[in-house]
Amino acid sequence: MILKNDEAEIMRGAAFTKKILNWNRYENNRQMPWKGEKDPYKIWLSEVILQQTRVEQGLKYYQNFIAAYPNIDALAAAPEEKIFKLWEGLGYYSRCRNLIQTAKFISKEMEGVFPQAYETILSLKGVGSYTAAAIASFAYNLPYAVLDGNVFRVLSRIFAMEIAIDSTKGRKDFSLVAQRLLPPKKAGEYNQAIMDFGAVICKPVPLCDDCFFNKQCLAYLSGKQDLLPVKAKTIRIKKRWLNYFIVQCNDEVLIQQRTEKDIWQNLFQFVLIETPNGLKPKTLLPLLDKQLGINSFSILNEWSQEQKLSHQTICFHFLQIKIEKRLPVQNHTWMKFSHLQNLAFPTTLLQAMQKIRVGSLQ
DNA sequence: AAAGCGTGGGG
DNA sequence: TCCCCAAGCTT
Repeated sequence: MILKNDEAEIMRGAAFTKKILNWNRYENNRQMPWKGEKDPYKIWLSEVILQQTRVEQGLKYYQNFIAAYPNIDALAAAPEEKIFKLWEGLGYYSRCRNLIQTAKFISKEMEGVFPQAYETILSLKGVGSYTAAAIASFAYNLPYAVLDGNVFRVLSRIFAMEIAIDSTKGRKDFSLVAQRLLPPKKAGEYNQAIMDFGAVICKPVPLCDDCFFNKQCLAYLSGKQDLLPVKAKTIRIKKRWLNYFIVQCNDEVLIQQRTEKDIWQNLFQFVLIETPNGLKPKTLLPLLDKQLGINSFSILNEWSQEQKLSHQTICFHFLQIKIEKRLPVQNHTWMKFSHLQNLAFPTTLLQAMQKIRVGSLQ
């Protein structure tokens, strides 16, 4: 094992590093707008957007953000509502909250100058070990190895590392190996290369026939490439039942902002009654009266749909209702439909809006 | 330290 | 359809 400083493993590591740099220089065709970028602000932004997110999905968001906020002071000065609107649909909204917090911190406390030391970068909200290493190596060529899903996959195969990547020991081992392989003077170049290699060749379903390292890859040599990397945990998918009442009166609708530490924190929504299981509409309507005092209305539209998330399946029930009197409702605000486009909503609620708009035109 | 956090694409 | 996964981080 490379962890024991075994001679063969050290040689294998050195050969890999050399070959991957060569592959990157002459054969890697992967292009992304932030590649070769030296502005730490843009690198930071791209890295945060790409956390647990596919390049194809994040690309448009990156372009929109750069166009709207070309530097960190611009981002820090922007109304939070607008920033969330730009983030809408990208998911993991804590990233957006942390983005805002960090932008303001750097703009106000550090005179708009992005920190240049790894430890300081790491201390920023929303920046963990991966993102700190990426920024440090790409912007300043500091010798910190990135460890992301690509690198876990590549290293687990090259060295047939069977320890679970989602265990504490596993992360530690992989981190050590990754750092050992990094050529200190070519940190940025190498980090980019190994991630591209993982994205282009050593993919979840790997293209071993096309791989420059298949004669030395321990997983391939033993036919275990499809079994690596190993994960220990299996996630349990829970169910939730969200009953949304789209309560409208003339050209206005009742909305509220989600403030709890829960999914979609900071985003907006319609009147919500969450139930511990799926309820029939007949049992739902009394709740609407009891909890919010809404009891006189006509039903315009009603439907159900599901949204599958990583950790839960959400069963939505929508009820679009119209009331004649614009009564105040606790913790909710009446808002014109035309203003909703300025607020960030969860994707499924956007779909619901689209649906009732189409419906109203018929 | 395990659990929670979104969305979309691919096998 | 279902499960995995995607440039992870926070509490």
